[in-house]
Amino acid sequence: MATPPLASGGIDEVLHAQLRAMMPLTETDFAALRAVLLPRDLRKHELLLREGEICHAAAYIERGGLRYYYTVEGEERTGQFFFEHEWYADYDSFLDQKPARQSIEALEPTRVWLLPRADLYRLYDERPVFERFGRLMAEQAYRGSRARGAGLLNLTPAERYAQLLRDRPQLVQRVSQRLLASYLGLKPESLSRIRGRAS
Amino acid sequence: MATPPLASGGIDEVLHAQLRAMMPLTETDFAALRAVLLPRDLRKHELLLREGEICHAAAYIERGGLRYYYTVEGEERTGQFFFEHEWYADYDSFLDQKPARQSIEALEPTRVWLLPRADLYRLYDERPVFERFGRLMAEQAYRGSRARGAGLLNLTPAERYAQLLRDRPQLVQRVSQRLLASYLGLKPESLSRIRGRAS
DNA sequence: TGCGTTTCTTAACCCAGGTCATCGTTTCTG
DNA sequence: CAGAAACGATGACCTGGGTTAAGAAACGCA
Repeated sequence: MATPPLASGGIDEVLHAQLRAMMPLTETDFAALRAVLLPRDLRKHELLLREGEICHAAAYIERGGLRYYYTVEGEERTGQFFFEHEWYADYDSFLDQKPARQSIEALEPTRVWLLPRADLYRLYDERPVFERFGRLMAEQAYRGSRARGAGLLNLTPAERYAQLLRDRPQLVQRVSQRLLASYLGLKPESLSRIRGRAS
Repeated sequence: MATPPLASGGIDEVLHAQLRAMMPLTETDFAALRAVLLPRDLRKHELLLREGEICHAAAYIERGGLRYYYTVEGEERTGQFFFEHEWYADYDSFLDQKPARQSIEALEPTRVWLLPRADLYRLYDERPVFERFGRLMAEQAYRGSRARGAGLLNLTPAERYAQLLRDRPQLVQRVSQRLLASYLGLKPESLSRIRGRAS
């Protein structure tokens, strides 16, 4: 199955460059990955994964954005946002194949390429270079979780918002304040007040 | 080097049973691990690792307890507590061999067995069964980080204290309220008030 | 295009945790 | 054993986010 049309259309260059920066990757390695990627288009607000389902695939975002969220006492809490050229999977569910505790939603019209878990594990066996890919994904998940926890414990809401403005200004532009507030652990009214105070 | 006296004195049975529950372990596998463990006794408040140093070993706690903490604006924040029969390492520093951002302190007179990183990595190569040990340690670190972050974001201080009382009552007995407060993200006065309200 | 919903802002009030200070009690330490 | 230091409880006051409510602006869908 040489160069199927599946993974064509623009992701090749960026994804290829990203992977080569992570690990030594031959053309045939990359072709083997491309051959198992499945495209999926999501409308705004469409779910890629629903709480309770099992996460069977990791997703590479070609364009658009995702967020994952869960519900506490009837109220949505946003855990993280992801945008084009990033990978995302519900790692807890993906690793252990247990029901997800959170849902993944498209923030806007979004195209992702799905990497099925079964194919990834086969790549681990057939092409050891992908072992490093898996390890780096795991380490990334750990570091992300740590950074998020540290921010929540050590910073005030106003400081968290200031940090977000500094570190991810494009994010603040791109998503609604309601979602930003739920990401920062605040009510929308409080975020509005903090924004007012800051200026 | 058959059955050196290093790892004698009581840790054998418990540690052996724990490891056998995690993975298929032969007697010689276990002997290979015992052979590289180094004992270390800590006085109360003595540091096993100081912020800025590099973490070269994981520690198995035979008796006593540890906490790790870091300093924000001159004020200590306790990240986690660990007690006898648990493993601990500053995973961020241990994995990447970069300076630790936190210190590890003995809560009370404590004896640990150090597993040097170099020996662990040699065990990975020589005895593949220890690969699983390493992976489970990493997954444990990830889950711990996730659980901690979720509690901090989703629960009020009073709820966090109630959860701690329910899930780790022995911890509340064993460490001072000053340390409990710094673990819960509170001032000691506030914890004292929460305790007052709860009764 | 127009109506209805959602989003964002503002205001008033409430309340829990932070701050500062005091005071017994316990625990180190010489 | 005695003085000092740390600890824990409590009170007064302050601050900032939660709650509720209302109105204006933006958006979505027919």
